[in-house]
Amino acid sequence: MTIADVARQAGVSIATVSRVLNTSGPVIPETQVRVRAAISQLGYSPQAAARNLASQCTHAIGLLLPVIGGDFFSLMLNGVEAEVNRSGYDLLIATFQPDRGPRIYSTPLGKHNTDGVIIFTDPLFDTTIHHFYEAQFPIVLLYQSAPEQLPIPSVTIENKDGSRKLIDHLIDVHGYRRIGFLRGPDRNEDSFWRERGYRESMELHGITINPQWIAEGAFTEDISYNAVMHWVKSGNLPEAIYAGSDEGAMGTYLALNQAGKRIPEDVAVVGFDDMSLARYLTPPLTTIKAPTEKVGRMAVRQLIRVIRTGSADPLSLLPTELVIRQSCGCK
Amino acid sequence: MTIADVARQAGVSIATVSRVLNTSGPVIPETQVRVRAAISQLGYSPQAAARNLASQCTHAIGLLLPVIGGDFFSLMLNGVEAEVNRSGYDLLIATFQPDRGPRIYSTPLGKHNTDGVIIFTDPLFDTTIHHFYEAQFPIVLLYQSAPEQLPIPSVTIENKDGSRKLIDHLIDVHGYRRIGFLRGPDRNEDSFWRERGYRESMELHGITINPQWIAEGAFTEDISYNAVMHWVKSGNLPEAIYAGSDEGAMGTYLALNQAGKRIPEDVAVVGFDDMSLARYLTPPLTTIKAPTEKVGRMAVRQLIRVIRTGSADPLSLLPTELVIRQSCGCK
DNA sequence: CTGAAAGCGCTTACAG
DNA sequence: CTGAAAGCGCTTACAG
Repeated sequence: MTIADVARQAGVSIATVSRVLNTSGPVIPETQVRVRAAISQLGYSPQAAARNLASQCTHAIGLLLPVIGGDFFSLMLNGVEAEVNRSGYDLLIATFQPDRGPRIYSTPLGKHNTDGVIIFTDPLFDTTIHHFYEAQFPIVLLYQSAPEQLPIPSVTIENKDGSRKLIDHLIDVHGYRRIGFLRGPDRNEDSFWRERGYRESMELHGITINPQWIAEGAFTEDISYNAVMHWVKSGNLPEAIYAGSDEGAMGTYLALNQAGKRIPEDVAVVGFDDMSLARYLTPPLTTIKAPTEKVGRMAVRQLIRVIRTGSADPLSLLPTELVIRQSCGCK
Repeated sequence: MTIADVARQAGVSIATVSRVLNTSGPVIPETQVRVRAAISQLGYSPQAAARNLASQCTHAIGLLLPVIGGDFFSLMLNGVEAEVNRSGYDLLIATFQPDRGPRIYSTPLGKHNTDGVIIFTDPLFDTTIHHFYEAQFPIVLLYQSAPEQLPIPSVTIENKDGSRKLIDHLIDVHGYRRIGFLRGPDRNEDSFWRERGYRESMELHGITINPQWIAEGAFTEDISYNAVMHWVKSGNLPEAIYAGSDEGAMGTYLALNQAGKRIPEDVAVVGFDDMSLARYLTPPLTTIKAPTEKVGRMAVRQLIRVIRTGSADPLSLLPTELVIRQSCGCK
């Protein structure tokens, strides 16, 4: 079942079939109708491999991921998939496996099977990014900026602005001043900007930040738990804790509960992400809603622009939103 | 940069390069070394489209999904990706869009771009399954059995056995007898077998099930909430509620909290899935841990068997595990 | 508006 | 063990 069968059935050449398939050339309506009829009669569907080989592009977009889970991930994938599909591309997915030995394909995703890839991995993997960039292979970065100022489009969220809203709320509405912050992993850009937002808000309110108020939470439950426990034991628990992420907030809840501290009466807690879990915590978590699905969609749009035109917006910064629940002291 | 460049560099024919690339024919070690050297010097990576066209297979596996989120989804995808990658295939992902108009490709995933697909959608989409089956296109079903006894491999979990463990525990350890069950969506096979397990356990313990104890929860928070609220208002709240799923348990918690009922003192609650959220609920949820990632891996293994040999295990039933926390009354 | 033909970059019998 | 050549199923100038 090939294009030749369709051509025969319709009584035209394969070139004409190809033209109606791709609307890539003039075909009089009458002929078009015959061709379409033949296609649906035969249930014909063009072979991707042959199209790709002949047209010299794969009609596919890659998504390079770390092994992760949760809503965050699903939302982003949903966004990517929807947009890729809408654009008529295929979506290829691979996780980054830095420890695999030498293979025929340097990466599971590359020029050989995709027209471009969206990269969402730790900044440690700069070599991959370089490799792609040097090969002039279209890429878009997620939640991180390009290494060494390379002109690679990047899509992320307004971390700093989100932090500002959070801390402004804690100070303006609730009057807290001793506010702790749990940092994310080293070199993580989300963490960098969230800390910036925290510092800016504090400074603008004339609060001098005590270095003791900043601790390492790594955006994980375990490490955040330890950090808060350390505050508890050393006796300088802040009035409010900005846990850096919702995961961090979970660890914070655990530690405070264990220390017999009530949230928000003894210590207020706020997070970042708005995982679906946030509203089920006791008390429900005040946090920042990140537009994760939109990030996915935007990344695809930017990548397709790069594929088609050679460039796109250097930085897409998607807005975040304050979600007030009860852990900050409201209600 | 093609196989011809490599051949020139190594001073051999392209056939020989192809042979070392695919280990598809005898090549003396000496020649192999020269070819490998040429490949890595040039940084050559074969073009998928050309390979696929020439070899008449795509080296890709498809995963057809509904638009969903959460850990469940991520875990399964992680499993699928790991196994696909390990097997040297590419992974193509698409979500099912039943309402799209007529297009050139009847499905985003099919013979044209994959060697086979894993289908994870509502049973409503039997037509797609039929379509693939009739085209002799390799498929494996996830969490559902084949329509009309078609010999299509299916991978799912031990729902019935999981339910049995849960209800046995409620009865044997805690002595509950009036146990409610929140059904999942109609035609959902997980729900079907979970209900079977519930009924079996009850019967084996000599408990006659009051029809009032069974309500529709749809595995969702909202509907489960309503169902439990209805029990509360009508005054026949069971002693324990098996919410059918963890999502259902969340709705159940909400309803009970709102009705001023304590968990587990007034009403015990158990779920199914062991979402990451389960341990953070107050009280932590007793539930069944489903081997979601393994389901993903197994599906890939079965699909590859079908692709290679034409058949695989008709049914893979992966074991589930009881996770005891406090919502059942333990501790 | 339509067709004949070259070419995309591989794989794979077939010879030797 | 190796090579020359046909062929995979499309797209795309080029003619007409």
